[in-house]
Amino acid sequence: MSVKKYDSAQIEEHWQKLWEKEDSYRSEIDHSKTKYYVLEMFPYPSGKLHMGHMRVYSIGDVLARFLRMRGYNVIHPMGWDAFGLPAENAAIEHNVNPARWTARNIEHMKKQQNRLGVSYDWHREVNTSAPDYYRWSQWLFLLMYKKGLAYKKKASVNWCSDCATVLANEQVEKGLCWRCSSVVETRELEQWFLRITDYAERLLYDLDKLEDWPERVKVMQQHWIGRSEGAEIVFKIKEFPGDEIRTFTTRPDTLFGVTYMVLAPEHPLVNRLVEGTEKEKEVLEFVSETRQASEIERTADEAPKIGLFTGRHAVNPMNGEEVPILVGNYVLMAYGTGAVMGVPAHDQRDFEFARKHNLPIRVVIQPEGEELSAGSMQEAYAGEGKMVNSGTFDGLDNLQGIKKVTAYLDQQGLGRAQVTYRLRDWLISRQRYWGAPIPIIYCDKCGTVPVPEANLPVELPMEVELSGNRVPSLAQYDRFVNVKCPACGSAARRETDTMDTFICSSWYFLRYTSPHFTEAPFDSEEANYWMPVDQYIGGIEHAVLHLLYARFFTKVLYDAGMINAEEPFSRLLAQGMVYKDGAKMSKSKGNVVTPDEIVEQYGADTGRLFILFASPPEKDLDWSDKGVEGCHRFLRRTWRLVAESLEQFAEGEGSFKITEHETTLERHVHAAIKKVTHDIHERFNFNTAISAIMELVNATYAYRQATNEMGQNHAVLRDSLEKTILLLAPFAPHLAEESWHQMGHRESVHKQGWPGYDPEKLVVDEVEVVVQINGKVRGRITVPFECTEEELIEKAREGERIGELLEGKDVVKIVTVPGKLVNIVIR
RNA sequence: GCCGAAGUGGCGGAAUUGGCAGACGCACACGACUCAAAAUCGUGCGGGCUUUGCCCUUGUGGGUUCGACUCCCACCUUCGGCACCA
Repeated sequence: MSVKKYDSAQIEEHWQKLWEKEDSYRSEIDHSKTKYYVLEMFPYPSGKLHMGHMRVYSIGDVLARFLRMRGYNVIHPMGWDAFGLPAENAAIEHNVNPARWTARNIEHMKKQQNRLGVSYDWHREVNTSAPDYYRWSQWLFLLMYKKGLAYKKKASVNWCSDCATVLANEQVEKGLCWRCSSVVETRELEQWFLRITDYAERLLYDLDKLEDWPERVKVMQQHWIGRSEGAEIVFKIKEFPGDEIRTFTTRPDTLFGVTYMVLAPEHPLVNRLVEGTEKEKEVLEFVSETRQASEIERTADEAPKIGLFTGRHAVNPMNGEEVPILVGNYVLMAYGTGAVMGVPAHDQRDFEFARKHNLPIRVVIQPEGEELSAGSMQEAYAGEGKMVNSGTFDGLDNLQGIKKVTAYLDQQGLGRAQVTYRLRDWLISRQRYWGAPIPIIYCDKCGTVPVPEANLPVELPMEVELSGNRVPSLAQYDRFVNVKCPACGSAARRETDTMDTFICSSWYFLRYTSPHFTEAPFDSEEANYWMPVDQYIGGIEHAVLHLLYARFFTKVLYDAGMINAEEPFSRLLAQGMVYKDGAKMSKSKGNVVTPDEIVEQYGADTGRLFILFASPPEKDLDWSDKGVEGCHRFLRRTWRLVAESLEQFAEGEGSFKITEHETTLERHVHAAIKKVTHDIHERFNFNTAISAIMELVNATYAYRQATNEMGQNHAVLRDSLEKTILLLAPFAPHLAEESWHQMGHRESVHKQGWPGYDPEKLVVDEVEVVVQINGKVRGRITVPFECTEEELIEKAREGERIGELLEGKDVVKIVTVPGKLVNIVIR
C-alpha cells in the first residue's frame, strides 16, 4: 500500500491562507456564550522570533483552540510592545528611523507567527508606538495627574549612563540596569512619578484573591511591596529644641534600649546639625562620598558600615536620655524616614555597628529562661521576652509592649502606629526619544499645565536626527518644545521626557477589547464583557515589573469607574525557559535553534507538538533535536494511519462484527478523550495529553494489526480516527484540518465540538488485580469487574503461588482496594 | 541570611484521592523488509543475583501506615527571588 507523503509545508501553507481568508478566529461579544480571554504577553518587535516566543504562543494557542471547541467565546489577540530603548538603539546603530525599523520588524514577526498557525484575531492588533494607541497612554497619564497620582519631584533616582536615562526601582537588579547590566548610579533629578504606593495595601491584599497565580510570583510581589508594621517615633534634638527627628521602627518595645541615632547621608537635617562645628568638614566629606557611590557599592556585602558622630544629641521621648546622633552609610533615605534608632541589643545590624563604634549596648528584652547581659552578648537578641530597664513598662511581654508603647507615644503626641512599605513610587520619566511623550507643558505664568485632552496625542516628531551615535532627545526639536500655553496662550515649553514603556504595557489587554475605539482608551462595555483575562501566559521575568504595574493600572481604572474588574489576570501561567544542552540558547554558545528552521524542516505542527510534549509548560524545557524528530515521526505515523484507513474504506465494506478488538479500541478512544480533556482543562499538562493521543494512535495500529485477517469494522475504525483528529486539532492544527477534510468533512475541524466520552465505554468486564503479601506483589488474578470483596479475597487466596506462600502462616489482616489490589498481611 | 521551587532509568518526563514505580517519547540493542541504505514494522530495554524466582531502587537518614515518589520530622544538593528595608 502506498499513500501520499505527509507534506507539512504544503498543508500548512494551504490552511493558513484559508483561515486568513475566512477570518476564522475573529471574536465578537456574544452573550449566549461564556467568554474566555486567552492572552500571551505581547512581544517587543525585535524582528526575530525565538523559541521562547514559540513556546508561549503554542501554549496559548492550544488553549484558545481547545476552548473554542468546548464552546467558549474565545478572544485571542496579539500586538506589539513597540516603544522602548532597543528600537531606539538599533535605529541609532543602523541609522534608520525607529518607527520604520519597528514597522519592518512587526511585519516580519507577524509572518513568522502566522507560520506557526497561531489562531489570533488580527483585527484586534495593537501597536503601542502608534499615535492612536499612545494617545490613550497619554490620556491615562492625565487621568492619574488629575487624581493626584502623577506628580513631579526632585529625588535621588537611578541613572543608567549606558542607556542615558533614569530607571524605576523595579528596573534595577542587584544594582545593575535590567536591560544592559551596567552599574546604576544615583542622581538628584526632578522627575515624574506615579503614586503606586497609594495602592500598596490593595496590591498586597488582593494577591490573596489570585488563587490561580503561581505561589512564587505572589511571594515575589509580596516581598517587593514589603509591608512592615511598626511605629513612627519623634526624637527631639538637644541642641536644636525646635527640630525633631522622626524615625520608623518595627520594635517600639525596644525604645528604652536606644543608645544612639543614625541618619542617612541624604537626610535633610544633616547639614544643619554640623553647620559651623568642628565636625562639619569631616561629615560633609563623608556625605558627599557616600552619595557618589553607586547603589551596588553602597550595598555590597563587604561594604563596611561607617558612621560618623555629628556632635549633636537626640532625646529619647521615653526617658529623656540623650544619645549621640550619627550619620551612617547603611541608612537609606528612601525607606521609612531616613533615620534609624539604634538598639544594639536587639537588632543584629545595630549590634555590629555599636561594637565597631564603641557605642553602649543595653538589654531591654529578656528571653525566658535566660539572662542576657550586654557585656557577654555575641549577637543581638531579636526574639520575644519580657521588657526590662523600661521604666513603667518593666515586666510586660514584649509583644504587648509594642502596642502599649505605641499607644503611650500616641497619647503623648510623640509618635503613632505606622505602616511602612518597601515599595517606592514608580519613576516613569525617561530621557529618551522613542516613547510616548509626557503630555505636560511648562508655562512661566501658569506653571505645570496638562495638555488638554482635545490636543492629544502629543505626537513624536518623526523627522528625527540619528546621526553621530548621539542619543536623540525631544529637547533638540524646537518645533516640538516650543508651544503656546493652553491656559494663558503665552509662550511655553513642552516636557521633553517620554514615558517608561511599562506604562504602555500596563493597559494593552484593555485596548484589545476595543482596539479602534476613538472616545476613550477602551469601550467599557467591551472591556466589561471580555475582562478579566482568564488565562495569561508569559515569562517569569515579569513577576514584579509588568505584572505589578498592570495590576496597579487596573485598580486605578476600577476606581475611576471605567471597568468592573479589580484584577487584570485571573490565572497566570509562568512558562519555563527553553534551554539546549543545559544552557540558555545564545549565539555565543552556538546552541540556537530558531522557529524558522524548525518550521522549514519539519513544519509548525511538529515544532508545536514537540515544545508542548517535552515538558509541562511551567517547567524549563530542554531542546532536543532527536525529540523533535520523534514528534515528527508521530505525526507521519498518524497521517499514514488516516491515509491507509481511507484506502481500506474505499476498497471494501470490512467487517460488521463487534468483537473484543472493537470494544478494546473503543475503550481506548474514550479513555483518551477523558484524559486529554482533563489534562488540558484542569491541569495544563499538555505533555501528558499528547502522550494519551500517542497511545490512542498506537492502539488503533494495534487494532488494525489484530484484525488483519477477519477485517476491520469500518465504522469503529472511522470513529477512532475522527476522535483522534479532533483531539489533535489544538496541538497540530494544520495536520488535523487536512486529515479532517480527507475524512470527507467540509467544515473546519476547528469549528467542531470537542468530543465527549461515554463512561459506559470505559467499563471493562474483567480486571487484573494485584495480590500482595505484606505489601509486596506476589501474584496477579483476573476477576470480574463487579465482584464482591469476599469473592475477591477468595480468588486471591487461591491465586497461583499465593496458596503455598500462605501455608502455615497466620493471616493477620486483609486489605482490599476494589479493582486494584488485595494485600494479605501474614505473620 | 531569609523566602520560594525542585531532586524519579542513559536522557526528556509519567504515576490525578496513600494502592502494580518508570506511561509516552528519545537513545540504545536485536530481528523483519531491502542487493544495500533510508523509511517502516516487530521485540527487548532501572540495577543486581544463586533467574520457575528473589533482592535492591524515586537526593540522604528516620517515622506514620497493611501499603509511601506521594504524608510527617531532620538533613543534603541544585535552581530562582530578595538581601543593610530599621
